[in-house]
Amino acid sequence: MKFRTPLELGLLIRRARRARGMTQADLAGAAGVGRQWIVAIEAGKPRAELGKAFQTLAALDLSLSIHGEGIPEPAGSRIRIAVPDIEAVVGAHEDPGS
Amino acid sequence: MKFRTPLELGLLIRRARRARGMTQADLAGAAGVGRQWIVAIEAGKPRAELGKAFQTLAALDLSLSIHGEGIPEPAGSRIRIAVPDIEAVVGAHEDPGS
DNA sequence: CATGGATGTCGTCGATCGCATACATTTCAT
DNA sequence: ATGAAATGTATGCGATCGACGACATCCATG
Repeated sequence: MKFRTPLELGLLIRRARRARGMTQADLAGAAGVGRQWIVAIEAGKPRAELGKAFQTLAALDLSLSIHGEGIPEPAGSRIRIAVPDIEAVVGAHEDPGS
Repeated sequence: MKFRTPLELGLLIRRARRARGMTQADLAGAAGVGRQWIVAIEAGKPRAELGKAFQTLAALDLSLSIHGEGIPEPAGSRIRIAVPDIEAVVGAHEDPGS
């Protein structure tokens, strides 16, 4: 899932936290930050500390990747092959009867 | 390319910047931060501002993605298929003559 | 309605930020 | 070797951070 802003990061952290059934206090403890910091990051605070963000992602077992010009791809890398969205394909061929 | 720490992020930013032939001052200007901040982030400063990091990645046209439990994959997503590392395969069959 | 949990907000405090500027050092082409 | 550009470092400044504790909501449940 791509993202470009602190707010998007915050929303993703929140989704991952809830998917694990953790409260903000749980995550704060696991990441070694204050609960208030979790509130802030989930709200998209742009001036939050980078390091704590990494700690939080690690506590959620989330992994980050970056790509673009000048960023090395690992040797023996992978090709990405598009997979059709079955729902969309079926939908496009369904009877128009609503 | 995966990364998990501020230092790794810094090194990746530096590689991308150099790949574009930009100086620290160039990047600082493009990202709207002080040159000093670029020096710090490239050195892996953990307490740098999250927002400026995003600005910097945007200025370098780098994109971030996150992956893990609870993170939605886009519909019609892609399978990643391993591609053999040709060099390694050839190397494994070469004459032992060093 | 009463209770408890989860979440958001406020104020205080010491610590750190990031910018500007100036200077030191390294790198690189000539 | 020499000079200029690029990069790293030091200082001073106002501004902001994040932890902590205390409240205020909101919501589900009995």
